[in-house]
Amino acid sequence: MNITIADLARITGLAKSTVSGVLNNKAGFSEKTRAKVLEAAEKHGYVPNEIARGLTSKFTKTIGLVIKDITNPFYNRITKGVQDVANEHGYTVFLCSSGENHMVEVAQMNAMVGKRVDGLIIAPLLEGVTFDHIYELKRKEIPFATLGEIPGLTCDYVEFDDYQGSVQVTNHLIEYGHAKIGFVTGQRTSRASKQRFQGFKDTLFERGLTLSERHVFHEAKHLADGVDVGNRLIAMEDRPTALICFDDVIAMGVIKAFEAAGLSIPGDLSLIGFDDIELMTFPLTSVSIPTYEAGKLLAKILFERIFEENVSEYKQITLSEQLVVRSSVKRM
Amino acid sequence: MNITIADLARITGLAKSTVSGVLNNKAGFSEKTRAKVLEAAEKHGYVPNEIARGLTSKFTKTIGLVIKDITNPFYNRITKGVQDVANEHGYTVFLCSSGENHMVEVAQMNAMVGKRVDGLIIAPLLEGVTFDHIYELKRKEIPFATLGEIPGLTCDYVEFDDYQGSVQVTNHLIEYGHAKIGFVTGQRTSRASKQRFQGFKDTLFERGLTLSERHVFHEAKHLADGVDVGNRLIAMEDRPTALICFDDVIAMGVIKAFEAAGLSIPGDLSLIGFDDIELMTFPLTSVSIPTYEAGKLLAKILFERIFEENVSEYKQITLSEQLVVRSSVKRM
DNA sequence: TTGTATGCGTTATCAA
DNA sequence: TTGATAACGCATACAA
Repeated sequence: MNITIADLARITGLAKSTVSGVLNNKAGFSEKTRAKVLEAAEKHGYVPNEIARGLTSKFTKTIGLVIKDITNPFYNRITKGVQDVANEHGYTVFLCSSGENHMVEVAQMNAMVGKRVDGLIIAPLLEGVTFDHIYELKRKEIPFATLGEIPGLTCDYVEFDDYQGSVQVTNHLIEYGHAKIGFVTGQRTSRASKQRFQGFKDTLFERGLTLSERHVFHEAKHLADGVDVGNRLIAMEDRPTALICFDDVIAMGVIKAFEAAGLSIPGDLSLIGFDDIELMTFPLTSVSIPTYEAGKLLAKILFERIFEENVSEYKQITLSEQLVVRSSVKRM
Repeated sequence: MNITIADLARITGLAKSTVSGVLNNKAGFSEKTRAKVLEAAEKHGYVPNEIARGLTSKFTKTIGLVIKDITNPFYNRITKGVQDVANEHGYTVFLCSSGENHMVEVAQMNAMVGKRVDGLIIAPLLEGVTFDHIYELKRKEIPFATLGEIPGLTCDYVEFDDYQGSVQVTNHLIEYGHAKIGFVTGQRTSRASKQRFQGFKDTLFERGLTLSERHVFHEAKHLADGVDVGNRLIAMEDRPTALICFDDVIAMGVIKAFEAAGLSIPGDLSLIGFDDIELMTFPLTSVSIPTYEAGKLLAKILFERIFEENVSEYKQITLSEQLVVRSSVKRM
């Protein structure tokens, strides 16, 4: 297996503490000793056991990141932001994907706590679930930051203004002359979905428009659900003139269905998504969300809390979303 | 901070070993003691310190995964495959993205070794680099599996038949009547890119076709590079009739450039990519690569080696790639 | 059925 | 300048 400090001590004929001291660049060792230790370490490929080190030093140089779905570009970008900041600090990231399952989220969070990560970043399910596992985190004084506000808890978090993003989108459609607008919601446990839907309904109401329940499609999870929605729309007699999708991935599914059926967007349906993902050739009007920045921000806030002993104010940051107009919406 | 077994022993008035025994479900404790321990553990939110446990038990229940780029769907799928299998075994995954930088790859691999992961899965740079860090892994008898064969090393690996995939693609274009075919290579350190390019050139030669150096574009990394290639093609007088891109992301860039210029694919250029990514609305002919299966396979092979004491044969698996014909190639 | 002692690999404290 | 020893939190072997 791996060579240890004790092995090195035996090899060099020095004491463990001496070897340790040299390896950690402490002052007060002769050049001769220093060289002897370094040479032996190099020769035998010594790699310090971080896990034993973590036992004493109180820092494991590891943070945990719990997201919902690693294959979604949204969480991809957040992950990259977190990773980049973590690497700057010489930290490694435990990545877990909950698959939008509360039980899994709790289990994975506990696994990270068991591994004594120095801190945690969590993108938790936010609707229709309990938050005991997160309250517990605060009780244990484990540094953490969340994507989205946790009800009943004062903690560091970063959130997106999904309500406002949705209001922009809806107004945009109305200004383009749309009156019959449909909506595809995301997971029931997603607050983003809830707020986008609410912003949509509120704006319709303010503008004096009505929403037909038949034009609302619920709980789309994957691209395939988007395809399904698209096909149902194609078969529908009283089709809406425009559709807002919970995210770009769902919108992609709708696009695929329409293209397969030989229909056109925006000719036969105007379409808007959320996330403004880069991997999109279709000129989809969408809402840009600063996911990468959010990831970096979450990590920065977390590291501040890990390193600063003084319990400063909790950071609670709302990032705005920005409508990006392309050509998937027709003027009526 | 976190509560320990010693704390629990003090609270219950029992010995550490008793508490430990009950917590680990060992037989031979009275119901009364058992209940007392469990209750106290529950009440104080005891989570075993896996890192201390790992010091004795020789298993950290952690594996490391080093990939090249987390935002690329290719590595996304591999990561998901690895994660799924790891979770089945109750393992957590350290995820590192090397950003296609050899120094970073070495550093991150060493960090994982330092954290004493039970095993490693690596998607290393395979061309124009040294493999000392991987040889070292074998010398230390740390279980690992790689994506792609490591020169000069007998180890577990899974690879894709990129050469054959490229031959399929090239033949497809030739059968559709294309004679002037361009190619966009990926990173210089990518063996997949090298083999795809080689398969392409060999097939051209066999079919008696020639390759113009002006139609080869080198080292495309991101979507933006694809856009760049697209724009250069648009400005080119003697444009190839077809273009093979290292991967779908690059192809997306080319598509974006052509659409922005009001040109059509396949009208003005036939296009083929690799990876067959799901998040694609454009009907791009591409090569399907079983990335998710490869991730699962790599993890399965790794766990076999972690758990089996007997040094069995090394597994060396080549997965084939499959051309998926859509409508981005014009019949000439 | 429960308690004591020891070791895992490292760092820190103190003594030599 | 170097060495011996304790401590971190847990598991295990052994003793009571």
